[in-house]
Amino acid sequence: MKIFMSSAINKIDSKGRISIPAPFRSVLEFQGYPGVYLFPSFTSAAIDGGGQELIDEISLSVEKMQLFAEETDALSTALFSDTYNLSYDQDGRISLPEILVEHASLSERVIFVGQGRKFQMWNPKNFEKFKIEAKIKALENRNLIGPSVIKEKNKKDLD
Amino acid sequence: MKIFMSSAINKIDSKGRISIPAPFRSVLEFQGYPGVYLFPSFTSAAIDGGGQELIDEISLSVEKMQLFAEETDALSTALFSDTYNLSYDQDGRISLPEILVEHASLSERVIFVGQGRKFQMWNPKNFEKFKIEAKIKALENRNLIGPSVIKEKNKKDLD
DNA sequence: TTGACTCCCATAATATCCCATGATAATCCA
DNA sequence: TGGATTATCATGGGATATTATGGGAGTCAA
Repeated sequence: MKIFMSSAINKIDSKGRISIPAPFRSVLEFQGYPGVYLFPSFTSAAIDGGGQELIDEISLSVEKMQLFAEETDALSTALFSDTYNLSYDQDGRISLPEILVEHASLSERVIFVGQGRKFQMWNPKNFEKFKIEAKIKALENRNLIGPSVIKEKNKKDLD
Repeated sequence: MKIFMSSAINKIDSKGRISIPAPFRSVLEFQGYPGVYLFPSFTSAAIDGGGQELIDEISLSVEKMQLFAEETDALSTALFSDTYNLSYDQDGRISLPEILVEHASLSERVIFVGQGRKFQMWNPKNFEKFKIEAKIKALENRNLIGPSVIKEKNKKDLD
């Protein structure tokens, strides 16, 4: 299983294009096709991204729902109306839809953050704040993860 | 698996024509033919649209219900009497039946909204309200969706 | 003829393709 | 091992293709 990991900062150029980091591209292509699915994060000022597997997982949960029900329309609108399927060019670049740029308050520099099955794109400035809080939460919840994942010694690093 | 996603605003021109967004056309053509099925939404002031697969799914579910003849007639009438099969021209445009325009209160600008198996066409003014509520509902129903899309709240927050 | 519709072309804006460059990382070989 | 060569990558920019949309001309029916 290939997953998204590590971080990288790339730039949006004057035409609105940005390179997907090469290691992420290799995960995406492993999932079947040279493109990416992007949508606004439900909980953060960030863009969520993933490949075919992520979208299949989402589609599957909606397909089980009734076709003509108000809740189905609402849920599938929330999930799909701002989701973009962008295939990147041979240089690995996509051009970001304006609505996603706004949602994540992106300017020139964008940080790609691997999160396993998906990744996120942040304004680096906002991500720094988020990262500090995330580490604190991770420590508080480390018992939910495998015991050997986050060790006591890391706590010292944050002090 | 190709599905309808993203949103796009297009205009109805002076002749009553409107372009189907190119990404939607590519889904429709993938399903077999360069045309679209449109019918009034059961629950909203919007037009529901889809391709061959959507119509097949609807027909199939009617057949499976094994209703009495009168009930089948009633249901089929409700489902299909206002359904239009429109093939678009080489520029990807259709002209909308008046009854659908009225049902969705369309004027010049129309927003196409991807919803996975189908899409909807809205007056952008009306859609904004619907979308905001849809996102709220989605958060309330986050347990229905794949875990990597809408995250569980932290355990602490639930206490 | 009139109105509704279709086919075709024009155009402007945008997105994509393709090549070039510089930087960094990986490889190779004496 | 260390220095040179080669790959890979992000990014800039010109050329080309796609897209939405306006409008002219032709077709058909009433």
